[in-house]
Amino acid sequence: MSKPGTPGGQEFDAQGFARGIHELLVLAALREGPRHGYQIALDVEAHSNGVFRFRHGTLYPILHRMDAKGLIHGRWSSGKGRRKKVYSLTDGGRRHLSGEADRVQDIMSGLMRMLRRARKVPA
Amino acid sequence: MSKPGTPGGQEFDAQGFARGIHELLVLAALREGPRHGYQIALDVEAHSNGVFRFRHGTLYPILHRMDAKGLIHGRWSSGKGRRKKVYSLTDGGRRHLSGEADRVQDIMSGLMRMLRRARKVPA
DNA sequence: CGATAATATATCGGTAATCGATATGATGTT
DNA sequence: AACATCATATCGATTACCGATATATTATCG
Repeated sequence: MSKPGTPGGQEFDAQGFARGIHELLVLAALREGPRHGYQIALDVEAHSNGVFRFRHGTLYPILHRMDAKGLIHGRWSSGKGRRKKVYSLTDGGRRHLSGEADRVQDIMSGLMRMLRRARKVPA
Repeated sequence: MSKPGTPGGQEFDAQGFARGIHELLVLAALREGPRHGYQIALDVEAHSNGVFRFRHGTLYPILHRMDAKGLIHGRWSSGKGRRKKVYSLTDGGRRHLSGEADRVQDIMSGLMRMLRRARKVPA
């Protein structure tokens, strides 16, 4: 259904896509400055008008994964107050963000093109 | 992180999202007329410029699932030639398509709003 | 006419990630 | 003092995509 050497470039990988969106949301939130996990969840929920929402059983493993991948870097805040792990964007994360944002944009236009014909036409 | 009774409406369920896209692609393809599975895969790939692509280990289980859910209906073509199972949209499938297309559109705008600030600015 | 490629469907095991539940503890509020 | 909220962490169940594999039929080409 497609040779291995397809040049394509912007393919859709269903498995990686939801994961990709989550990581993108984290990166987009951190782009505005360092934040700790709980705050990231609040920011994402607020900025997306409640469309995107992190369950904490999902959030923290994602942050650990992204830290291990070098996309973000977490440090325990040394100050007083509640213990928080503050994450910042790494250079790799910044690069990843701008590249993936374009990629997702392309994939979305592809999806929209297919759905446009199918959209409910207002009477 | 959010009360159970949140009215929200258009929430993002990461688990169901990739699945939702696959089903949407099938429905969108069938909207143009009845087709058998293999043809659906070719259509989707062509209409999306190769962005979306069904692996056959993915395609057929999805078709079975959607048939069981009553979104599409498959019949073995009685004519000669290769044995094909031809699928058509059910009324439920048609309803699901127009509803979900709107929903996905909303979710996408939410995502785009968050990414817009993060997009690579052309030098 | 014999070999091969493309068409067409089906299923299974491995893998990976979300999700809900559960745990822990500090801080602020009444 | 009691309670809600903030804040992080982990585990088991579930789900479903994906590659590999199997089976058959039809078209193509030498």
